[in-house]
Amino acid sequence: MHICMDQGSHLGMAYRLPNLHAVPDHYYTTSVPLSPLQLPCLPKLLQMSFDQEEEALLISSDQCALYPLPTLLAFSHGHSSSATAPAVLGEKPTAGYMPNIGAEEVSTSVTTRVGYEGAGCNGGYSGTWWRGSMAGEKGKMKVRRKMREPRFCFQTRSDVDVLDDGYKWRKYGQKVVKNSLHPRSYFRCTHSNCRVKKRVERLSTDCRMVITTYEGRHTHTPCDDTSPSSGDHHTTTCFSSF
DNA sequence: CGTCTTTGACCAGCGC
DNA sequence: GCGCTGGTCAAAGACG
Repeated sequence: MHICMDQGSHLGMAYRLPNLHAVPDHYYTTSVPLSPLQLPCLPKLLQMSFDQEEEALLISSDQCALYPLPTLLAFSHGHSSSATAPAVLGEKPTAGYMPNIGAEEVSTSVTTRVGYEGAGCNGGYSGTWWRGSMAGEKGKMKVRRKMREPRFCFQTRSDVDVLDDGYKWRKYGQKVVKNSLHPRSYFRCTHSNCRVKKRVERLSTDCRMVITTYEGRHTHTPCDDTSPSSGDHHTTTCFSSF
């Protein structure tokens, strides 16, 4: 699946990037802004990757409102009939919450051609998935064997590093990465038997842009992570409504 | 006291 | 094989 929503993606523009393999594609398009959560900025969905295959979904916009990724998938699943729902023009995926999307749900067999042309998409981010994505393009770099969990990467403009996505995370590492002025933080879902991880880092070229990469699938709902005393009820409500 | 963050060390993948 | 780099571990400290 290769989807690129350029400037004005909220206007319903969606087009397919060149694909080297003849495989079914999924198309998403948003006609108007979705209901934002409390996250501070519209995320730019940079890439989805599954197993050793890569999927690209690029969404860029200058709008400064947040569209939760789960919304895209929930709407695509037919959870909304309003005009705000993104239409699925291709095959119909069956994913629910964003971090839960899995290979068997939306994956197709493709080779990556990621269009790092939009603002921020080429902002110096050089994570592992990026290297993996380059494998398909240059045919030299090998896909890392460790990349087996479904990944979901998006970009937001925010002053805070950790965006509240409804799940509870524990930080287990921080690393200064090459070609980045800002350290990358590593988080793990605190829910037992849930091995979802996420990485958070800021663009070196724009310190306000936060790149969040989810890896794996949650085995629970966000509600399971939110204790009555410490949880963000607004967040829980928003995510549960999808 | 339990939980979480910090941070240096260690390990594995990858390119040369 | 070696060095670089990213990802993870785990001990120590901070905090409520």
